[in-house]
Amino acid sequence: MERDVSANSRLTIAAHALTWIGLYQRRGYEVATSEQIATSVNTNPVVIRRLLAELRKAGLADSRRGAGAGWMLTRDLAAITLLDVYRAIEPGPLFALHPATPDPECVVGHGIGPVMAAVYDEVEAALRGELAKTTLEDVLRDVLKAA
Amino acid sequence: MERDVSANSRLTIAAHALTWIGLYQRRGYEVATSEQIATSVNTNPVVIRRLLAELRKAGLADSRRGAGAGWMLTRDLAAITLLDVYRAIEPGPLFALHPATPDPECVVGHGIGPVMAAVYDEVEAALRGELAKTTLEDVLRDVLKAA
DNA sequence: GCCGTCGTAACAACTATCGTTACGACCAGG
DNA sequence: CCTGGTCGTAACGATAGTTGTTACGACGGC
Repeated sequence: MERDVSANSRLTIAAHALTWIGLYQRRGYEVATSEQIATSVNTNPVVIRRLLAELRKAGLADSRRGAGAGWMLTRDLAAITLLDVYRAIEPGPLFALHPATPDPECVVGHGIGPVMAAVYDEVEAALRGELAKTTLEDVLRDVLKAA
Repeated sequence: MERDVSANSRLTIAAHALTWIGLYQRRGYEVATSEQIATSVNTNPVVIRRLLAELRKAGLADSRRGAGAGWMLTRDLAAITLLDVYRAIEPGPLFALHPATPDPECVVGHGIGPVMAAVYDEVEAALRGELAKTTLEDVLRDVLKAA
């Protein structure tokens, strides 16, 4: 499967960006620029802007334009869980069913779809439950503890 | 994110193939051909052979060559969990860390990697725990119940 | 008006998945 | 021994997601 070398660092980067903004604001600054965040993440500012645009749609962040522009959080780090971030970047299903509908004449082909879908639903629920346990405040605390 | 439209149906297809073989053997046949399985799954036999080759490496299935060739299970459906299948197809990590190492001068950039990795470890453990709850016998039972 | 920043489109590079064709390797049965 | 069916596997193409990059218009304090 090799789920990816070219893979899913979106949740990591989104959490990194929000945590960075949170710490920056806690130090008294009003807004953080995509350039500053990109420097910490070590990527291109456009990547940050794209990702933060999705987080803004989900209500986790907001941006200001014009001079003195930049990004800010809409609520405290303690009020944002990794599940919120996960939902904001709208990942597709973890597992997919068949690309082509299996043979309906076959007992297995006919019935296995819903059975696997039910399992996948529970797996996703477990995954979301785990992500909900951690807030960005927890992340920041652990990050500062490690330093 | 759209984890995939072109995505991960490998677990679905692997479970389908093994369940099909299991049912076929239960009906008295010794081996199933990749062509038969492919018909039920509605795909190309090569796709099935490729996937079953990985399951064979993991010890879940075996093949016989020559005339009267085909595939068989190495143990009962009840002794194979979806976690076994998941491990057999060797999915890469669910979430990746940063593609490029973040700025080590930055507190967040320096410390967030291990923190996220710890979270991801727990998430994967939860996912595996859920997959371990279901055996292919369970899958077959539910499939037959639905019919 | 200027200038810095966002907003977004467009493109390339890379990778994984899925389907397909092709062909050699293998082996039971005649 | 040879034949026919099946596996084993390489090779391609199509499709699509992610990441990085350039480019340029839109916005709005100053």
